[in-house]
Amino acid sequence: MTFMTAPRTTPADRPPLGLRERKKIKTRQAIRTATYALIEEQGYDATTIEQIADRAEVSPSTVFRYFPTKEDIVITDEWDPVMMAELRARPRDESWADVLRHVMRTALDLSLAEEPEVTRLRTRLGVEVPAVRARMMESMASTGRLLREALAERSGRDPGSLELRVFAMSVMGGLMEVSQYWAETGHRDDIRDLVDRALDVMEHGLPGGKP
Amino acid sequence: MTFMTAPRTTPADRPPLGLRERKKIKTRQAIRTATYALIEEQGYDATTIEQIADRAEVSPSTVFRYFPTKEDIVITDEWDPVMMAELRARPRDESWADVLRHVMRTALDLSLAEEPEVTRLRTRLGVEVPAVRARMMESMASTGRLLREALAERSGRDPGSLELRVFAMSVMGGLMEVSQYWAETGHRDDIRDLVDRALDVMEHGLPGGKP
DNA sequence: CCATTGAATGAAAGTGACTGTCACATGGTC
DNA sequence: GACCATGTGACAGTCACTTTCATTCAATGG
Repeated sequence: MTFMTAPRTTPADRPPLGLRERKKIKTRQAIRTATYALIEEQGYDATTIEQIADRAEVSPSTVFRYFPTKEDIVITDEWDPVMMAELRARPRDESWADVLRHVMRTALDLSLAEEPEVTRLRTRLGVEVPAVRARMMESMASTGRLLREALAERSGRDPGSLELRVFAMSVMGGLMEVSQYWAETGHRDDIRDLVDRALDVMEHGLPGGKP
Repeated sequence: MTFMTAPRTTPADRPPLGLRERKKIKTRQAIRTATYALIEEQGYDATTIEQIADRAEVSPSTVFRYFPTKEDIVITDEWDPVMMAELRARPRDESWADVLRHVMRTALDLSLAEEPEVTRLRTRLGVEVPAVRARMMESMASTGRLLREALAERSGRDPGSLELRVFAMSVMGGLMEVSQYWAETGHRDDIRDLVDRALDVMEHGLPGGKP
């Protein structure tokens, strides 16, 4: 889910990171922080890679070593593995809509708790900047592929079947629209409620009547 | 629907076009033809605007006057108005799935009859070239906006409501996946059958069981 | 503690999409 | 045929992104 923020807390397990690794993490974070700040100050288009590099105190080449495109600096997310784990952990007899409800709620709670402003900035840029929106949709498509793998596992279906693929992408399309709606309405609503309502629509159809 | 081809036949009504207008149409077509040919020969990335301009015998600036981006040369479509008209013409008591089935079938029949190779090339590029896919999704989103307007008219619903927006984008996401699937499987299937199956999934859920 | 090695960085030059400006030419109109 | 509006080409510029290569510095083995 491209509009959520990456977790900042490192799981305390795993061998302690070497100096090299720690530096990389700091650089990565410096680039993102610089980018967010500059965008708040000047807007997305007016912010160049060179400015970002200057403020993050790295060279432009380094920026591109960390992020393949300018849009990626804004939207990169490391949530997919978390969500996939959550997805697999849900009981097998739960309906797909309830599964997604839980997974999305967990992810959103974390994201909003960690960096609420960044989460909002991202969705806003998704509305305002076509290139960012495009990159978000790409990311949505790849999350869709993960989703269909998980759903295939759960249901024993063929993950490559048209039916499952359509289903997964259709769900992702609906969720993408939630993000757009949330930002367009000035983040007034609780996005978790919006997600619930969206999943209701996708599960039961539009409320009140078929045609 | 971004993966269809634009109609070449001009409706015989309307006042006869002046020389200027006719030239514009010819230039536009020359640019697109040159682009398709070059892409077939060399691939998308290897094809530059300068080459396209050369082959179409116009200047690079002119290419950009006709198409805002390189991707647009490939995917530009003039189908939305046609589809909207068709959409509004369908009887009011028809289910939305049947409406879309008819509209999509009409559009696909026309598109495949007019320029079958171009239709296939487009969808293939949608799979192979991320930038093209991104532009297709953008176009899909704007078709989604039109779709929700039409659905709102038909049902008397608020076109701005979250529910309708989610519904429309969810449908578009599913249809986008059909295009991807069709191209990824080498255009072996009849795309109209694929659309039917996709609409079945979106109307009734995945076949055989809920969870 | 030092030497070696491999990864990460920076500097620099290049490519190509896209923008903006301006002079020129060409179709439409009287 | 003269006037006007619109479309076009030439040109210069910006910026994202790539590639190459020399340098630096953390990691590792002795």
